[in-house]
Amino acid sequence: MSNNLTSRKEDYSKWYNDIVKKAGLAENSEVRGCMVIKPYGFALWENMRDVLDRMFKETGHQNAYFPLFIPKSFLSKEAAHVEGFAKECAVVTHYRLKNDPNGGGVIVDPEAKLEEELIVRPTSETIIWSTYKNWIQSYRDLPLLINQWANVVRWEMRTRLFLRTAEFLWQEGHTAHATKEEAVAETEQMLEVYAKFAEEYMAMPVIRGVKTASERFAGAEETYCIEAMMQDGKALQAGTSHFLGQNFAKAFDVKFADKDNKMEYVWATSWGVSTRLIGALIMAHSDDEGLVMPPRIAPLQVVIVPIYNKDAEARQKIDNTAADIMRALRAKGISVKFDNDDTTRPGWKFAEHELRGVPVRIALGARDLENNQVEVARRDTKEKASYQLDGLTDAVAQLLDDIQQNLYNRALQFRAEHTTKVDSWDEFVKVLDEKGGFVAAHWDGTPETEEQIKEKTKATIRCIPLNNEQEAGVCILTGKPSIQRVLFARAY
RNA sequence: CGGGAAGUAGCGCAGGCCGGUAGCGCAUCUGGUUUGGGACCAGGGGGUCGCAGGUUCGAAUCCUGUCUUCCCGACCA
Repeated sequence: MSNNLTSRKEDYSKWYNDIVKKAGLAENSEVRGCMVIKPYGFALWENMRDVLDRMFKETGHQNAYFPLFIPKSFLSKEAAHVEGFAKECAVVTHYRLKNDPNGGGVIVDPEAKLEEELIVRPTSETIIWSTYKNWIQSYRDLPLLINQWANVVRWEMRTRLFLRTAEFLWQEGHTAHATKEEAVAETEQMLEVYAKFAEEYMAMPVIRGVKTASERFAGAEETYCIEAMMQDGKALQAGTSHFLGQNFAKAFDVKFADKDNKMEYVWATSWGVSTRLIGALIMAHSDDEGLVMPPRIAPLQVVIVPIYNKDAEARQKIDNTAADIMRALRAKGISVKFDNDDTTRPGWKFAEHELRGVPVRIALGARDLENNQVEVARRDTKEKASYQLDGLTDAVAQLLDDIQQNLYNRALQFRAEHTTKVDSWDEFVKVLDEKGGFVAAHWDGTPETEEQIKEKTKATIRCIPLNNEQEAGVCILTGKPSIQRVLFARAY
């Protein structure tokens, strides 16, 4: 059996690219740095989106939509913010084309220059806060809890499908609060929503933490994050939630009258996850045979593959049984497809659905039906077993739960095995080079040391875990005193 | 944006030094036989060789430019 997939061991990057393309998730487009998300990949995104959207609404948020274009002057109102994004912005300078008088197709009409250039949003804080100014007058208007699903553009120099593309899809929540405490609570609540989504739906354990000052979002007071570990031992930031303090309120003059009729600046948060989660999902679970989808987020949970022979009567019986199974599974809310395409043979279908990561495969042929059973294969372990038709629906539902749990446990164990406490510089470098993963080490708390460690090892501080154990020690680089270990890793 | 590699049929590649009517495998189409881990036989179709210039009687091949992708650096969700 050969699926022409590069193995993880051989070349991890190539394996990742092969999976994305061959499983039909996405492909590179004609536009530099941009991808086409194909139907299977988009179905996955839709599932993620639907679950998250429900979670946002359960926590009191509403969706809205703000413009793709941001006047250039808006971006410069918050100093740290513009500093952070200026280097990767696409800029609209003209609004019209015309025929090239020299006959070379169309050219930008030099007469149609915009008075003020428009920035294609790299994130929407500025346009949103300039709007919120008009929406907020009194404490009665607070909290303002808005989310938007949108595309954003960051002109990246080096791109990788899903992990880093010039344009990507995401959601960005933007909230305004009367007090600092409330805004911090919102930031933490949304981080927990992300963590829950990653762990319970994507079966991907994450570390909840806060970023150091140098890794902080441009314009934030504090950036909270969830960090996941990929199978090559590299870390991946899977979601962020920012406490923005009053920075944007001050930059855009967003004040409210409190109960004592005093004018106060509002407190803000923003939080987002993107199609990058798809990259995380792939690298957390998939194997050399292809994708492995966690059942709770899989576009397709069960596929039924018929094994026909020449006997037309048996064929009819297979079709009938498959229809019965499908009806019963669907009644339980399980997505299922009967792959009765007559142009490919069973072996082809097995390999194809493994490549696409369908969690459960049910095969049925004449031989099974004689015994009132089907063959059930699970994608995570590749185990096959015969199941009685009687009680099959419940058994499959149970199996999907088992797979979900097994994927989580497997990833959790991998992370545990690849998290190392280190107390010396030599050991630090050695672990990073030979083992990878998270390295828990003491750091003196200064950006200078952090920067030096990054230069020497390419490892960054992924986060300071929430509720981190306080433990006196000395910095692995400088030997200065430290109060706690932080998590280092090489990262995507 | 610097250093390296590559772009030839839907996919994977050969041909290129040494210029002379574009080839292989898979896929696809037709017919038939098949179906429990990527079936077999026979016949057929499909390419302005990434794009634009140049050299030449003649360019996939030589030259120049340009675009895109991949790998390695600087930057980032």
